[in-house]
Amino acid sequence: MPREKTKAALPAELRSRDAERSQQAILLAARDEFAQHGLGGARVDSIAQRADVNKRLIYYYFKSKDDLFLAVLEQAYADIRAAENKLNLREMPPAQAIQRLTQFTWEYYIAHPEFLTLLNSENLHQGRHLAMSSRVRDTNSPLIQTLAEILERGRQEGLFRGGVDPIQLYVSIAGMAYFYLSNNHTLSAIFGRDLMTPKAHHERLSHMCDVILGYVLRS
Amino acid sequence: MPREKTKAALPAELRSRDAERSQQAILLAARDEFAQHGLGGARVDSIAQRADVNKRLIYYYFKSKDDLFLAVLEQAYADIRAAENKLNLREMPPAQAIQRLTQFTWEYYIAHPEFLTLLNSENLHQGRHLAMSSRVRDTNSPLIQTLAEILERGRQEGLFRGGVDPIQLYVSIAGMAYFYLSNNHTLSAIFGRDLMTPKAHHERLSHMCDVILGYVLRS
Amino acid sequence: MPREKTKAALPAELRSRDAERSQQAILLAARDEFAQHGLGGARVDSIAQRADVNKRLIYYYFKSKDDLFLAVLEQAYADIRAAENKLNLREMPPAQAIQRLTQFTWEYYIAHPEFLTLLNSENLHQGRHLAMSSRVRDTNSPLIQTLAEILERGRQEGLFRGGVDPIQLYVSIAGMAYFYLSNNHTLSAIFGRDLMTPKAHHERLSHMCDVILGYVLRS
Amino acid sequence: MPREKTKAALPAELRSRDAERSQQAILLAARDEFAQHGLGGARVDSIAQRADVNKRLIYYYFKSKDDLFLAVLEQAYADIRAAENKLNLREMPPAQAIQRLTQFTWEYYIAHPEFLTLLNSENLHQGRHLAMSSRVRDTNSPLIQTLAEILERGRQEGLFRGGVDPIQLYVSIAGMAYFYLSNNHTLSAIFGRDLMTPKAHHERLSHMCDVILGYVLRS
DNA sequence: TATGAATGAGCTTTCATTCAT
DNA sequence: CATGAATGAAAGCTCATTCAT
Repeated sequence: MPREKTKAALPAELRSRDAERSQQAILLAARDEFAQHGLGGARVDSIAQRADVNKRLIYYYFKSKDDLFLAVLEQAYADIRAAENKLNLREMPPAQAIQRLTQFTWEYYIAHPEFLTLLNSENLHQGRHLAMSSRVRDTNSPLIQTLAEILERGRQEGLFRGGVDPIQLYVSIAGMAYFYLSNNHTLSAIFGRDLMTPKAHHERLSHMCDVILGYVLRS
Repeated sequence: MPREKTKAALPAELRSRDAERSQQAILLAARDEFAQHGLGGARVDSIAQRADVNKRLIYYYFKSKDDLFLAVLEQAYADIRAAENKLNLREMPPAQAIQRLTQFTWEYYIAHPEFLTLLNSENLHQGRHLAMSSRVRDTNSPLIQTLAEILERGRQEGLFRGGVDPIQLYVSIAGMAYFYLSNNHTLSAIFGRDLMTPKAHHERLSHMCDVILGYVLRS
Repeated sequence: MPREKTKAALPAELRSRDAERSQQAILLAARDEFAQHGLGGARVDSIAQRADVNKRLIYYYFKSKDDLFLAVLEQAYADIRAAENKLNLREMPPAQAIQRLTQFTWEYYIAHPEFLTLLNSENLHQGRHLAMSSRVRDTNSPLIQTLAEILERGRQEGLFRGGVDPIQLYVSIAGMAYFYLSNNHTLSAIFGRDLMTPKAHHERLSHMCDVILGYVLRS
Repeated sequence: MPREKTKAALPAELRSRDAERSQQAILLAARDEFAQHGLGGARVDSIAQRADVNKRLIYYYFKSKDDLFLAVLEQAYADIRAAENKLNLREMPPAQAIQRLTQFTWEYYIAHPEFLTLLNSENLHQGRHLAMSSRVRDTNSPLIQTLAEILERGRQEGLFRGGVDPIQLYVSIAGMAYFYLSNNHTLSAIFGRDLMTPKAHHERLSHMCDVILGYVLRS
């Protein structure tokens, strides 16, 4: 009896999950394809092959390549925000919280290079897709809110300097990590130094912490 | 004799000036097209139209779209290096030199958004083009060399902390500026704040100087 | 017992009424879709949406898009023939009957623009569908028969000229109305005159009556 | 020496005519394809094959399928207007001119069935293409102008009735011919009579002349 | 009777690139 | 130095239709 028939024998509630499974498969395949080739360079055929679904199904669930890209982008943001939420920064002493956020950002970017490439693509397209997404806008305030609280707490405890804009700080942390990793190819070419060895990674994180803490800590 | 032939009859030095002019026009048009749409999204037809030359001519001077992209990229790097050289950082007091470099980087990125997009594209393509260019690799050591000297001078004067890696520092300065500007579309969407007003620009530069100087200066 | 199953438990005559309702809904939706976009341009998806039924149901009741088109066409012919039958032309004086038929044809075409478009489509496809329908062929002789009788009656009364072919006459009446209305878009574009105002409509009908009666009436 | 090279040996002014030749070939092929299958049913591949050119070339010269359709339509109108102009109706006695126009219209439609199908398609699409063409609008007034003069001349000579709108008359002539020919498939199916025999054609023209002249001639 | 999931074939269109002079 | 004509390959997307329950 052929293995493929098993699916047909599953009870309805399992069968009906096929739809979701297909959608998930498409989403994951698309994420990888977009990450590797950017929005323009990605091929819908390729995504279909990766996801092992009929190409037509992609258009059945997602209306177009652009809509699919947006879905991937939204998922990527949802993922990183979820990971950030698990950090429980509020429950840490201020300095440790800042360091933890820095380290987390660095390590998340390393573990999820596709996130960087997706951002890269989206910015090449001037944030066209994200601008149409309400889902993303909503999930981001919490982090900035948390960061603001930490900064305020640190200030009250006499540890941190005052007047630090949490958005500026977050952008600086992200920027130092993002630029190093996202532009590692051009930087490597220019400086003739391999930036992606474990040692180099460790040095970068160390430098970032020095810079960020050197800034927020009262001197 | 038909009027159109006149041009061919011009002395060689004038004709070759035409040639150079065409090449320059193509290069500029390509820069703008690549900056607006990225490598993948750029259209050779569009470049020809912008440069007001026949499409075939592009292939005559530059071998392919990729080669053209590399030429544009090399030019962009040459431009920024030339501008950096004009700063005469060596002749400034250390702290001022660091601040000047930070300010310059910020302002150059703002004045040359195409540089960011070009870098963006090149990194999306994993530095494929730059890897083939010897021209770029050579022009960058001087800046890092200068930065190293400044840091050393500052340390000797007792102003700066020791052990600062000039490459790390440069990457941090560039990263803080690059991320803010290159990702301004996504950041704006996420934070619901217009990052491109003059006031916002001024605040960002101010923040960057605080962070960078807060780091290098001995506390 | 789940609530959704209730429908299945209904007595047969109620269930089948649902079935008929679905079929009718499909037929009406298809008529509108075909009228608006022609056979080739009509979308089965669109029909399903208009009819608010599952697309699969369309294939359940009608075998294919073409079969559905034929069903719509047959219905359209049945409708106009039924309306013609209600005219009771036989009971009118000959000249009045001819005028009434002219007026009716004109007004029916105006009230049922979809009929024109359906004919249009069918003829673009060389009458392929109608050729397979016995139902249509049968319902048309009566009108021509009636028209023949009227013409003969008029001739006997000394009012009408002799030798008028009822089919030729009917085709002329229909043609004068059909061309004006069906081609109104191109005619409007060409003549730069809006042919669809009430005034224009009235003038056209008046012209048609003049032509037709001017022809049949003995001079 | 291979035959294909001959083309390359032609002088430039002949070579350069290739472009026009290709465009003409595409136009003719498109006319036939559109006539046979309508706008929606026509296949660009098929047109390329008929014209014996690369499909890409179609998009090189005409921007899109729709633009190509418009070009075909404009050509078709230009052709019939040119033929009408050759009739020299102005130089005939009024009654003969009307009869000649009727006969010409009938015979032109028979000789150019593609004209009818093109009109048919365009009207199915609500005159969308023609509405964008200034070229067509301009070429049509002359005919109506001529017709108006003929009617006026006939009236002054005491032959024709007064108050005849030339546009109405033209639409009636065209309509009687168009409907019979364009809808011959459905009419044949309905009446069970072959309308396309030479005898039937002759009878139809005879009937049309009777109707039209019966209308314009003073009784 | 009714339906959500899935598909193969084929469509129009795009694009970097070459031909031929 | 310069160009108009031409193309092969492949892209995104559409559509009528069937599968499996």
